[in-house]
Amino acid sequence: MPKQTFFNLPKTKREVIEQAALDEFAEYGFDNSNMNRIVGASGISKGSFYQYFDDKKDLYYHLIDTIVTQKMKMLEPVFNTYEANTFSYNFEETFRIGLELADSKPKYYLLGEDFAAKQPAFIKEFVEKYNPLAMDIYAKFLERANQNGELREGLDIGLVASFISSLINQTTVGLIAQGTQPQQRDYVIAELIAFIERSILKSSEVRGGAT
Amino acid sequence: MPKQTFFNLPKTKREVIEQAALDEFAEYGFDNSNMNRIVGASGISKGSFYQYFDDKKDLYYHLIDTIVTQKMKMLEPVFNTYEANTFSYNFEETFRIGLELADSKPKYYLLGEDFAAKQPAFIKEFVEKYNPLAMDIYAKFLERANQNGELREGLDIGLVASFISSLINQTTVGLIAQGTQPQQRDYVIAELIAFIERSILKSSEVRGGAT
DNA sequence: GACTAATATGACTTTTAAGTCATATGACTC
DNA sequence: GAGTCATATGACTTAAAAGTCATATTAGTC
Repeated sequence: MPKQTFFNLPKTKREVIEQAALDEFAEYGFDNSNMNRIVGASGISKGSFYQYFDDKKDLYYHLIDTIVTQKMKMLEPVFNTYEANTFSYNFEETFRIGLELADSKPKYYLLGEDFAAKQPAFIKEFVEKYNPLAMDIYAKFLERANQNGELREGLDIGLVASFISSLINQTTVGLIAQGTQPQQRDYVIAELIAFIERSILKSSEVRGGAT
Repeated sequence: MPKQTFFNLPKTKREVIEQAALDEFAEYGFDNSNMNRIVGASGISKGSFYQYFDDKKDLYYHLIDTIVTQKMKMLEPVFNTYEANTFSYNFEETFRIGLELADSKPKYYLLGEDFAAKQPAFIKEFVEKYNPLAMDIYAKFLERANQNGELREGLDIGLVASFISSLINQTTVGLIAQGTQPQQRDYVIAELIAFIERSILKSSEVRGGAT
């Protein structure tokens, strides 16, 4: 956690620092990031930085925390009403919101990638803090859909949730990394949803698409 | 590429060094690996090491190369006969062989993960060297299946191949990381295959499973 | 405008680890 | 066994970058 001095700073100054850090971590990842570049880009001195944060890790965590919190907030409306909606709707909304964020703040996404890759090394606490919500949400969507009779019989919901989660993660990475254009992106999303729906929905529930 | 001196070494000595390096990179990743530990564990001196390899990166690349080459070799039989087989067979074989390798040499897999995560930073050449084979193989399987009339109409083969590739990668990671038992593993594989088949095969081609 | 507390500064210290090199040892030939 | 070449050694050099600290500046209060 940043020190009080950081929060005493004018908002704009805080944002300049956060932006510089985000640029650095998104480009180089934690291991290859450089504090001199960060303070340089922030227009503050090294000494000042260490009055705001304990160390480099503290800054990194602070950014991750900001990002995750923001994403969770954006997803809240979907999470709060999922029981009243179909799987397809919930799924598409969740996916789109994630993409939207990644889109408006591509560096958030890159940092998230770096973070995910580094997890085994020094994290865990974060996973424990946030994962229950994130990873299980598809399982919840599926459970509900199952109760509503949307799904085929005999599906292993937990497994299917993990398959879907993989698909979303990787597809999102692909779309962001390649800077896919909106039109093409909509097509990819539609195809992915169709791919999943054909596999898990009762035939009667599947919308148009490949036969 | 290692220097000639490395290849002049007795095979066992080479293997000790490779094993020490594999242990180190698999545990710490490239960025946090330490040459002193590697030479220590190898029982050679620092100076000797730099007679065998240009630098740390050279060693890392050498290991990656070994792993990829070995995997390609194991997959060759499937690749060479895929045209005569169904998609499901090709897919399952490829998946199983990958798992088998990851299973017999879990550290290969960890190193591969590290490598994959680091790609954007300093690689590319490797991707260009190996990816055409690896990534496109599912597309090839699918093309063939399509010609044979196994697939639903209207599928976007390229996209579907990328979906499948995501599923395999992530599922493999999951199975290895969690040390899933063989029986449970077979179940996961079967469910994944069923998941994919329901989505892409003509109804008449789908084997048993969820309805 | 003197006093105090909070914040800012950047040269400096410290740590870590990659990579070097002068020297030593062994192995092979005549 | 002298001469030569290949290989081995580890103390040392070098570089990079995180984090510190004595000093300076600013802001607020009387």
